[in-house]
Parts: sequence; C-alpha cells; structure tokens
Amino acid sequence: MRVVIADDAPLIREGVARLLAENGVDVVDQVGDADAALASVRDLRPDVALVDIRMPPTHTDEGLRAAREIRSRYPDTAVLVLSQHLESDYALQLVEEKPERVGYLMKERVGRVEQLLDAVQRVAAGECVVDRAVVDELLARRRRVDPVEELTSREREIIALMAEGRSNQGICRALWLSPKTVETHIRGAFAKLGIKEAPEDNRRVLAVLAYLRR
Amino acid sequence: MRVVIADDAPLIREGVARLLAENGVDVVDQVGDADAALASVRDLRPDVALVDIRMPPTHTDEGLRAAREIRSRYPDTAVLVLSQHLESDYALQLVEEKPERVGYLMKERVGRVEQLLDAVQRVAAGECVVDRAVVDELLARRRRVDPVEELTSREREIIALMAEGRSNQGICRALWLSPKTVETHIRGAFAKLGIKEAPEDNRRVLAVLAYLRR
DNA sequence: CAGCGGCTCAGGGTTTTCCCTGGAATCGCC
DNA sequence: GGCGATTCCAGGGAAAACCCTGAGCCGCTG
Repeated sequence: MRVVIADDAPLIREGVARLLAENGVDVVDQVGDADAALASVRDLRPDVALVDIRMPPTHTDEGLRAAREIRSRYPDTAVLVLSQHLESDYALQLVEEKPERVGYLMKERVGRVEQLLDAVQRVAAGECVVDRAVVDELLARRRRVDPVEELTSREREIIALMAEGRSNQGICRALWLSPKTVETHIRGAFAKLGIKEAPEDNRRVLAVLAYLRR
Repeated sequence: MRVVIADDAPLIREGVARLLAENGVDVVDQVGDADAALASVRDLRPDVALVDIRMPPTHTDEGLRAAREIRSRYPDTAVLVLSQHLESDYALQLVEEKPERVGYLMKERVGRVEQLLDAVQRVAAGECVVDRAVVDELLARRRRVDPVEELTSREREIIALMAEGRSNQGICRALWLSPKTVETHIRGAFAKLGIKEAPEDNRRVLAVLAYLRR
C-alpha cells in the first residue's frame, strides 16, 4: 500500500505519516501544497492520496480541486480527503460524480488510528468512505428547508447586495433596475424568508441576518 | 524530558506523540479531555503539558482553563498550549499573568517539527514561547482603533439591539426610551462608526455589519 | 394554447428612518 | 465652580423604505 500525503501543516503531516508508517503503510511522499500533490501523484502513482482541503496559496479549497484533478487524471489512485471542519458541500461535490475510490474524513472525528487505516484500505479497494457527520448534516439540511433556497435567483442577488449594506437605490444602480422592481423583489424575499411586518422589527436587518446565517 | 499530551483528536494526539517520542521526548501520558489532563499532571508531574484548547465537553476553551489550573497548582510543570486557530485573546490571558514556563503555538503554523521540539525545551527551561502571529495580531489590533470601542455604552446597547433586527420602536420598548432618544444615539453611533450618508448605502445595515464583524 | 411562475415596472399611499437644531439633567474631573 | 462627555428628549422636515394593486413580457409545461 503506497500513499502520498498532502497537508500544509508539517506537524499534522508528519504525525499522520508516522502513524501510517507504523502500521505497514508505505508513505512514499509528503507534500505541502496542491501543485506538489499533483506532481507527486503523476510521478509516483500511489494507491492512495491523502489530501487536506486547506492548503496554500489561498487556504480555501485547493485540496479539493487537487482531489478532483487526481480523480480524473489518475483514476487508479484513490483519494481520501482529510478536512479540519465539517464542510458538507465540499464533501458532496467530491462524492456525487462517482462514489468510488474516494473518501472524506474529518481529522477531529477520527476516533482511533485504526479508523484512518481502515479508511485508507477501503478507498484503495474501491469503496467510498464518508464520515457519518457529513451524512447527518446533509440529511438534516434536507429536513429544515432553508428559506434562502426558496428565493429566486434575482431575489437572492438583491438580498446579497442588501447584505453588503446597499440601499435600494444602490441596488438599482448595481443591477440596472427600476426602484419599483427592487422593491417588488425585496417584498417577495421578505415573504419567502418568513419575515412578516412587525412594528418592533426592522425587516431589512432581519433579512440580512437570515441571509448571512445561511 | 517528560511530557503529557492532551488533545481530543486521537489522530493529532498520536501523531504528535510519535513525533516527540522519535526525538527523545518521553511522552508519559496521552489524554482526551481537560479533567484527565489535570489528573495526569497531578499524578505524573511531567516537565511539560501539551494542551489543545478545544476539548470535550463544550469544545470551547476547556484546554485553556486546564492550562491555568495546571499553572497555579503545579508550577513546576510548564504548559504549552497548541491551538487550531488564531485566538489572540486566549493567548493573551494565558500569558499576561506570569510569562514564564508557558507557550502558545498554532498547529498549522508549526513549520517544522524542530520548532515544536524547540518550544517544548524552552518552556520546560522556563521561557515564554508565543507564536509570532499572535504578537502581530495583538499589535495590529492596537493600531487599527476598533470603531466599536469608540461607542458609549448606551450607543453600543442600541446598536446591539439593532443588530438583532429590532426597529427603532422595538429598541424604545426594550430600553424604555423615547423614539427621539433612540434616534439621537443611533446618529451618534453612525458618526463614530464612520458611516456617512450616501445615497447608495443603507446605513443601518452597514452599522449592523460593522458591529457584528466586531 | 392556456396557465403559471419569474422578471420587469407603475401609481399612490403609509410608516420608518434619519437629518438638523436645541434644551436640560447628571456625572466626573481639573 | 466650570467644562466636557454622556444621556435624555423635543420639533420639524426630507428621504428612504415599505405596503397594495395592477399590468405587460417572457419561457416553460401540461
């Protein structure tokens, strides 16, 4: 079992490498960013690539981009994404295409080292391994219908500008709409967000809060 | 050099333990929560306690509480706090009392394993080791005077209610003030927050954003 | 093709927000 | 004792943010 590890934090990377090595996994390379990960997989063709999501330069989702790239270019290499936090959206878009030879675990939720080893074995064998928390979160989201999802694209655009502190007039200029149109959309959005008129509430702020809370 | 490691994520904890052990550090115990950490330090009196901040049950600052407890009860044990993110406030309150035998590092910013070893040695020797990023952040905060700090307590109270989506009238009822008084305070807050009138901006939302961004 | 939802506007109206000016009471501080 | 900062409030007015109804246009779907 040959594995490449990509994580920008040497402390984590080295630690995980030791754990794997101790348990008979051959850690053939360690890298600290996405480009290096791609190069390493290209050259070494490991059985599994263990990839952290946040890596330089932007520390957002380069690990995930790299994971997709690896899956499409080197389908024989399984990809196991290790994330710091629960970001179900990322996990979903990773798995939804083809749920094979791929996995998504959270570092903090790997209860025992054996779980990581097990996951590595299973993705290498072609299985799809996803942390329970991801599944729970996605199901929970289905249940509580997020009112923001109810908005039409235009309404969402307008609420987004509103959430940046724009006035109706500012929104008009930004989207080239008449003031009346903006008002109409805002009214529609309020209704869909369940914000009814109440003398003690400021609907605009409530809408912004609902939008930002996602 | 005898060390106790407290971190609720076995993956991290075991990894760090391996790294230290490999480099001649005697890891005498590993625990997964704050109470166990205190018990372990009490029984084993290690040279250094390596403590993660977030641990069960609340996953907020129990590691930090444990760290303070260790420092006061077992002053011969140095404490090195390992945090996931940059939380300068925590770091500051840890160090400000007595900057000795204590340290604060960020997992992701430990560039090389040697840095961790070095930090362990130094806190054990009585030094105070703080990640550069913490220092930078605290200094930067001094420089940019947070405009929210400029508000009077009454103004801050009112902006806080505003940030919950209350209307002026709602604020009146909550604080038993006349509408005119609320207006006056809001105007004062706008001025101090640097929110000038602009036709394309909604000042109320901008104030809420400024307040929430802290 | 009829119907429906989304997008675009208008007229005409009310309420809320926010402006300026100005006054008065309290409190701490030099 | 005066002076500044804070807090409380008022009148008067402009502008913005809302409401309702109604309407034309588009694209999709049954």
